Amino acid sequence: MPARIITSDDEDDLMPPSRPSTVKRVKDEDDDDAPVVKKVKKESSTPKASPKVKKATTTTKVKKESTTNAKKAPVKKTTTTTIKKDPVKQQTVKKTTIKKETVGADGKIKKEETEEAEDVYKWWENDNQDDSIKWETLEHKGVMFPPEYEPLPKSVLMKYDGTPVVLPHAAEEVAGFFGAMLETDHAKNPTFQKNFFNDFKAVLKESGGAKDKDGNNVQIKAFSKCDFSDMYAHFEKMREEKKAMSAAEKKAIKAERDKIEEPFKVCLLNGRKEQVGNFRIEPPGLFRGRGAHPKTGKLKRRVMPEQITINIGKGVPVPEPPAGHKWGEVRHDNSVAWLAMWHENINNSIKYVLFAANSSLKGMSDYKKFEKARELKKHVATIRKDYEKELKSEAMFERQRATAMYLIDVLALRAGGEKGDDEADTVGCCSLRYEHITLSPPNIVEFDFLGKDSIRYHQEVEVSPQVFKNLRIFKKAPKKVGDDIFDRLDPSVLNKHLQNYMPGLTAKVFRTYNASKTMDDQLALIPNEGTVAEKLVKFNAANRAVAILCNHQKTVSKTHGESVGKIEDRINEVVWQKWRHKRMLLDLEPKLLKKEPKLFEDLDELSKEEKTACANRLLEKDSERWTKKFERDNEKLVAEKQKPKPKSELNAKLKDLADTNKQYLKEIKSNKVEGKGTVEKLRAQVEKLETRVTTMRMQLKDKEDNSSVALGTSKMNYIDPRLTVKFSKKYDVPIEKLFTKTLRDKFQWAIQSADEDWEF
DNA sequence: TATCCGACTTAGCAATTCCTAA
DNA sequence: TTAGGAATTGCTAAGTCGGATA
Repeated sequence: MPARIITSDDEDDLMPPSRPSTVKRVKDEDDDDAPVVKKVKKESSTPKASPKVKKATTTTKVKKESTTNAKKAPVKKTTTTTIKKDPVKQQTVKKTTIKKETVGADGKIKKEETEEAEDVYKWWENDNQDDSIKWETLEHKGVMFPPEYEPLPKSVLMKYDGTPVVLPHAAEEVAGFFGAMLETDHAKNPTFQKNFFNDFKAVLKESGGAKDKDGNNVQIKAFSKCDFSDMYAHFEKMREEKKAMSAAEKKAIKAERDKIEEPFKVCLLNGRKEQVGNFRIEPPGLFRGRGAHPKTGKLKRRVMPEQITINIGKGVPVPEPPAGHKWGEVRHDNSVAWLAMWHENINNSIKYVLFAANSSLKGMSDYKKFEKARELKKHVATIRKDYEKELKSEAMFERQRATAMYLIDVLALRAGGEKGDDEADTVGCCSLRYEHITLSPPNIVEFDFLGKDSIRYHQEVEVSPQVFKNLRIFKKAPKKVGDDIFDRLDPSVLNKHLQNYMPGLTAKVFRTYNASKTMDDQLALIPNEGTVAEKLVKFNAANRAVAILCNHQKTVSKTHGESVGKIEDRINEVVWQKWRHKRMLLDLEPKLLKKEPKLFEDLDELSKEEKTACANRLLEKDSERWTKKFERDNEKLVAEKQKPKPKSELNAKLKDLADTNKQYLKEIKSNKVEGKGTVEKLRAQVEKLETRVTTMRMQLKDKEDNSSVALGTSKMNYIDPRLTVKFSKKYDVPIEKLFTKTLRDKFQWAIQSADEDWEF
């Protein structure tokens, strides 16, 4: 098809392009009085159709600084270092033993001796550029298989149409997979049920079919007649039992497990010990596809050694397959970084056993990824200039390419490859369809689509007039629902174009670059002052700006609404106390109402019903507390062979509480509270209560804002870790507060190589 | 040129562990 | 001391992208 030429008719309302950095996001209809903000700030609304409640906003959750940590602070370290030569690379490695003395919370000195940093290979101090060869020598112990299926107790049976049925072990295992998930959303999803049931029936047929207690065949025909509740109850019971085990028992089990796993955890890469990531073969189960995945619920079959390809160095012992089995294949391919692989049966995709995140190979590729993003800094101005120009190109293809570039650069959209009918319908930039964008003149674009993992991307964005105009052209009839917006474009075309600017440049680099750049800009705004806790809050706010840019979300926890409700109750209780104090003030000095009307304008903040609820909650809570205390005290007295306190003592206290409650209810009804103390004291108390309400409301907002934003993904994959290390050093915030243990291991290279002067 | 496949990164949810407040 | 909620880790699904294949 020849490139479509854009006619002058299309150009009638051409306007000068605006810089991408001036693109603004606008808010959803539910809070349209909020300020319009720049690029990093965006809102996503609660989807009505989706079962998940997702929301993204921009405030910070205040994390309280731990005081016990401060007590632990004095640490005495003794470090012994032995230097030896690495046999393969002649690289100097250090074996460091760190002896630590820490003062615990109990005031006792604890001695720990950890062999941190054993055989540290500082690959980042070498210039190791070759990517095509991943290793010289590789030794490992293979993979760990999940345990064999253990049949359920004979008493635990699935019921069909009310009759308990005996299933062959293979079928019972599959039924059990479903039974264990009975109370999850998956098990309630019709597609999941249908796929599970088809595969279950197939296994049942293969393995001999279901029988009743007399050995007669039972035809399993309808899912709706299957009852897995006994199985579910059985698994619940097992879980409870496991939970109820003593700490010693749990520890013993863990120790045994660790012992079995130990050989698989590490391997020798070029003679150095490195950690293996997922050495466990995935156990069989039901495929938990995300979103509306057509295959969700299908049986993921047990992986046999015969399906597994082992990749290992030449001339080293090949790990033994389980007794009676053979490996599918043994390879010696040093151009790849996997130790084992197999094809899974759901999508026939390949699963790999790879190195752990803290390994040198993963570290190097991470390092290269961020260096590539930094390299983009040098080219981004040219690229932007070019696509701004091409937004007005006469060639349809170029215009589409430029528009897509704009969206990838400004909104941090993913490339968006084609997907098949046997996958969930999700899109990225190049695969956006007609129905995913709505245009509102003069230049507001509403994006509403499901992205990776079926996470909803819902934004109203103010784009440059030229981009708006282009999108309108790309949506022009005969285009209709279901058609691609960028019909001339796909990621490979786009990426090929990007290679012209810089080798290795692809759409995904823009996400890394813009995420790190945003973080860098946000961190630069933080003043170097305040406590560690305050600086942490600001760091997290910067992190959140990045997470929002990348649309990283998490499902709102099931208990979120409940815990918000509890906080709201507590806020109301403080507001009610504030009301009482103000009423007392008026009781002592009625003229204040006229003199300081502002002070009393919030007197009706709570309705009578709300105040009554507060008073009653207080009564309930106090009664419960006193009753519990009474019981506990008496138990103690009995244990000490003393006479317990008489019940009348408790009853007297409960009566006191009830009387106070009556008094409160009277106050609420009459709108009058008897003044006690002095006006000055009351004023001070009111002020204190005001600040408390403000703080609590702020914390609540933080909780709400954070409830659906996932900070971890950007910290782990998009923000150059050297930015975090730089922040740590410059602002004197311990790195332990910014990176978890796992991230510190993963980003060892950054921690050791960046300082406060490092620049992204 | 389109499609598929292989290799690897990115991602959210589930399970486990840790911490805090009562 | 313990329960419950937050933080962290583990698991594996779902992307990107380059190169092979049809």
